[in-house]
Amino acid sequence: MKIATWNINGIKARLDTSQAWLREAHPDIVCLQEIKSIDEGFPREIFEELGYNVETHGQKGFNGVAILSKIPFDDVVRCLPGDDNDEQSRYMEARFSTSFGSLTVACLYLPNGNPISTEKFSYKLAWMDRLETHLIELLKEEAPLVVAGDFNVIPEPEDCNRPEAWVEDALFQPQSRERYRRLLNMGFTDAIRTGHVGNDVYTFWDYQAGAWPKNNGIRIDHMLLSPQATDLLMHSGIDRETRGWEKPSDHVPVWTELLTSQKN
DNA sequence: ATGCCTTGTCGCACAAGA
Repeated sequence: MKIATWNINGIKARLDTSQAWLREAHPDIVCLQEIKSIDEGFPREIFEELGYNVETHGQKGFNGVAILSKIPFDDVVRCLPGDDNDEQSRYMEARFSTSFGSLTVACLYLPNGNPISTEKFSYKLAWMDRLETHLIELLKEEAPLVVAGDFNVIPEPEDCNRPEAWVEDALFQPQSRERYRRLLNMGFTDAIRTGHVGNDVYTFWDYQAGAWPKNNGIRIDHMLLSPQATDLLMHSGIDRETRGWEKPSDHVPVWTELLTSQKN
């Protein structure tokens, strides 16, 4: 079973690109971030025609997440617990029945947090604290769980081309990295890092200043696997070639493949 | 480099992204 995550930076601007990628990559479950659309405006038909069930958690203009799945949804939750006043659409989770039992997939768009001198950064850190609290609960189920999305965290210096350029940035602050590292220490596996070493493993290249041709990238889109999901991990990958397509997102798809039994 | 692109917005410039 192939599970993917992709910050598409606007679903309406990515109709052709997203369909082309789905036809090529044929993932079973896809987490999308920054759909920048309300639920009613999401073009669900084009994905249904490709064989996907569609669940969205949108917002006007900014943010917004969605999950596409060839497997039927058993259940969908559209909020990250811990702050009833948070009105930003950045999190949803879904449950599926698979050949290896129940599977939970969380789709998140973690706050950017810049500039770090503002409340945007404290919101990011508080959001990460809420995420940790919630994931502690989900881990107690001791079942396959995939937490996928745009984390807006550069975990280590090797996860960016020019670390010195990011020292003042919210994505690379010690507080952000510490919170991400805490998730790993809870038992999650960074699916991409298990199969890809070195300092040329990126998922985002800025539209500005020729970041793509210069390969001035960063790795901020991650897939965290619970121990039970890690037991099923076969491959993981980054579809970086999509960054060179027509009308690209500034992020590229990241995916992982989990072992399913023969009967399916 | 408070710049550089790209997207969405009740557009005719601006906010937000990373």
